[in-house]
Amino acid sequence: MKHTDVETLFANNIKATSLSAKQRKVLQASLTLFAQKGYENTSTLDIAHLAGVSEGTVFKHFKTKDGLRQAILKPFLHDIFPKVAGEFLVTLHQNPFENFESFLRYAVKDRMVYAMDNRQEMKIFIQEMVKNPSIMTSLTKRLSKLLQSGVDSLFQEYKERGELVDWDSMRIVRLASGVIVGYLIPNIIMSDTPLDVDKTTDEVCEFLLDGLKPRECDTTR
Amino acid sequence: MKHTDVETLFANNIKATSLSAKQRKVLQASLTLFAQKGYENTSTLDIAHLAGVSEGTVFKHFKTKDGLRQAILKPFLHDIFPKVAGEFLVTLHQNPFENFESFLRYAVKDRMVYAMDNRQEMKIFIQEMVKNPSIMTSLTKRLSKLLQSGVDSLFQEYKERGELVDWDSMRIVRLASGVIVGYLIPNIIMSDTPLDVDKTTDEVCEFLLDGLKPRECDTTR
Amino acid sequence: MKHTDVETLFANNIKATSLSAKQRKVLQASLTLFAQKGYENTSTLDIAHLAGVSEGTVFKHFKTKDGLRQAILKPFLHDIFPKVAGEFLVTLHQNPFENFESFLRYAVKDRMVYAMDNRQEMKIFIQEMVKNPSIMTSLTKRLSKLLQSGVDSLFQEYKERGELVDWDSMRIVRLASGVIVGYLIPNIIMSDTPLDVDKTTDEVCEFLLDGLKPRECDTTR
Amino acid sequence: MKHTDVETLFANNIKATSLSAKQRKVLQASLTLFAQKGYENTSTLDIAHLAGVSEGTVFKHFKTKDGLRQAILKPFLHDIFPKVAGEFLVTLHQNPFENFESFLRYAVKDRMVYAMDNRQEMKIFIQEMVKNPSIMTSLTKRLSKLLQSGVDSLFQEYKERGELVDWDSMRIVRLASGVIVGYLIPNIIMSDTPLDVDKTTDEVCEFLLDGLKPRECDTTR
DNA sequence: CATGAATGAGCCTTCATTCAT
DNA sequence: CATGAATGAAGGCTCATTCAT
Repeated sequence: MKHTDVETLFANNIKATSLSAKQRKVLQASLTLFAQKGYENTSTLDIAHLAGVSEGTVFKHFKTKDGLRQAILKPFLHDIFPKVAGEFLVTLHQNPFENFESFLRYAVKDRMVYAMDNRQEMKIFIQEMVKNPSIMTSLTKRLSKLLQSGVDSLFQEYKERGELVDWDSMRIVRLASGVIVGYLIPNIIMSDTPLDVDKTTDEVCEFLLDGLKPRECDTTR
Repeated sequence: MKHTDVETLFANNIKATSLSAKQRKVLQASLTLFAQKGYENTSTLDIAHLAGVSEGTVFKHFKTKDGLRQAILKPFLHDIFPKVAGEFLVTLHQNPFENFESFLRYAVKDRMVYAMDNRQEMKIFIQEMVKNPSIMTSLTKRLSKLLQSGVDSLFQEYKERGELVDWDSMRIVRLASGVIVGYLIPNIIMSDTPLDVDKTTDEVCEFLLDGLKPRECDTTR
Repeated sequence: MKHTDVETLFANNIKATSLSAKQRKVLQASLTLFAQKGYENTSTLDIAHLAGVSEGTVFKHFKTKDGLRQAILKPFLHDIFPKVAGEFLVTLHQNPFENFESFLRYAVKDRMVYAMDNRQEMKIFIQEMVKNPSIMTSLTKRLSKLLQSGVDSLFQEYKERGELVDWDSMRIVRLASGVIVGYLIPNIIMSDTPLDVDKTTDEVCEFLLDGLKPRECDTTR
Repeated sequence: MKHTDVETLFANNIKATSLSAKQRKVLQASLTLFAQKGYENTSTLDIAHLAGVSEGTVFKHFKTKDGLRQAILKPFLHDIFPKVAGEFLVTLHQNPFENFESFLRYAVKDRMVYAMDNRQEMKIFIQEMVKNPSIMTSLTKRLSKLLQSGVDSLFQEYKERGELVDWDSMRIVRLASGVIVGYLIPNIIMSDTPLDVDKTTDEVCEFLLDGLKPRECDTTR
């Protein structure tokens, strides 16, 4: 039931493109430094030093510094995020949740843990999105397409059972994501401070559950 | 009832430090370019060109390029944000809202408009926060302190009237902010796409109102 | 009667574009080094050292290393060569030569002296032409157009007087140039060995005079 | 009567030094690229790619990139040019020319064809000579020595028959070469434009024949 | 006080060359 | 023997910063 995390997928992706050990170290070093100091404040010499290789080696495979950035970002956008999203949907479909609450708790915690497990990569992604918003557009489109159908069928049941408000599914996803993101971003960015996942999950869910409750009860109010 | 926007405050701040016309143009150019291309991708020559001054002039007053960044960031942190927050609180206190809903609608819309009005500045701030999280810590602390008391007294009334859940005020602020931020960040970053403020306000509020409704009614459900 | 030499024109051209003293030294250093070691074997640091400036200075005005090459080549192609050609024609027109022989002697010697006076520049030009033949095409076209009319009227007299073969003027120019070039190139390239201008002029002219004699006399032979 | 061309000699020379098939491809690739882009603008990787071998292989036999250049230039200087010159002389000696004119026509055309047939190699040679004039000195000395005796005996007959001016044989060679070179260099360098060998031969010879006619007839003028 | 030429450290990148596999 | 990953020196170029005018 545990989902594959980014690092594993990353490693797979790396193996797939048959990268040498040193090149993998280069990529890892880039990941670390880009997350730590940002892309522009990381010199290729820095990367070489941290990877324990010569500067030439950095360019042997990745051609340019930007190639290095792409090598980090592209698999995220093209492989990892979609794969994780799909996996996530499958997991949700397969798990027999008693009600929307337990479903939500699981989903929220799962995504939170996932995000916190991959802070470094997330941070680079956020940095790049801030600089180059087209990445966000692209990601949003991809994920929307991917989630649309899966989420619809997933929510249908809860909506019918009267546990989930009958809004457009993507609107629900967006709102929920908003709350989670609002909670997480500070923690992702400030890579040092830890996060009490359980407590946060509680807080977020308590809030979301009511916000997403069906409006039938409105009449009683 | 209209709040002072960042630009005006910025201008005031500039006048306060008695900046010459050229220096003001330098600052303005920096603002534009930092927002557009990011701090590291903006050269001092770029700034000089856009400001219509010589390279030397850029350094005459601000000493270093970082000084320029500070000159943009510092007033935000130390003057503008607090001032705006205070002003916002005052406005909220002074306005006689019939109920929590109309209060929320006003607050949400106001902050949304404010954020969208100052996209450029916001974008720089976000960029800098992503790179240097200490800014966020600092800002969070400042705003917390500032809002704590004001928000408490503001929320007290609605809580007593049974219109607002009896959670810690800052938790409420955080959740509400999360939702707003989740909605806005994409729009801030993608400086071109416009935002339908009224529609977004409706969506956000509909959701927030239920999420923040007192839990007493739970028993009846 | 002395024609303006390349260096002077070069200096004028430099003044025209208002180059600082240091930039002029940079250009001079480039000229020397490009001629000495070739463009690709000259580093911008070499140039900076020889010019006694910092490396940054080399790029301040000329933007790129290629800009430096262009700054040397362009005036040749666009200003200096045409100007010199025109000047040369004028000189030839103004001088009252008794016969074709004295005319030829003067012209040959003049061009020889001119070429040897500007060995360095010539060498760079030759190097560049060998690498980038389009320069030659361009130069040929320019000079052809320029010389065509002038040379025609100049040769007309000698042709009528039966001192010069009645070939197409440009063919004559080409043949004469060929002989001169054949003699000179080795001397231009081997920048050390001196050239006995008078002796060479004698040799070249003796040969040319007969080669360019009218063919009427053929019958008598 | 057809002389061996450079490529054949080159191939022989290569076989002589017992080069493997791959090494031969390396040499051939170098030849092509050096001619096309010049020595300094050709990387060893370029060569490896064009030759279809690995980078290591390029260095296996030729040790350094300069070794590759030498491997191309040296045989020219030491073997090919002399051999070709000798062959040429022999050919001239063996052929029974009716008069100087038919001799000259043959010689001029032969050398022209030869040069155009080996444009690529010629181009490299010219490039290298321009950069490193010592090659020219060396070549000139070698050829002078080689041609001196052979040419003398060859010209003797025509001089005695009153068909060739009684100048120093090498002076004649030099002048004739000058004219040919003046005509050919543009065509060698601009590797695309074709050359009308017959027409050019006519033009060149018509001119040379008179230029090199004995001066006895001068008295009649 | 503004200017912009000059600086030089540092950056990204290329490339000839080596060597373990 | 061939391979190609690795090397590191060197190159072209940028840029924040200084300072004489």
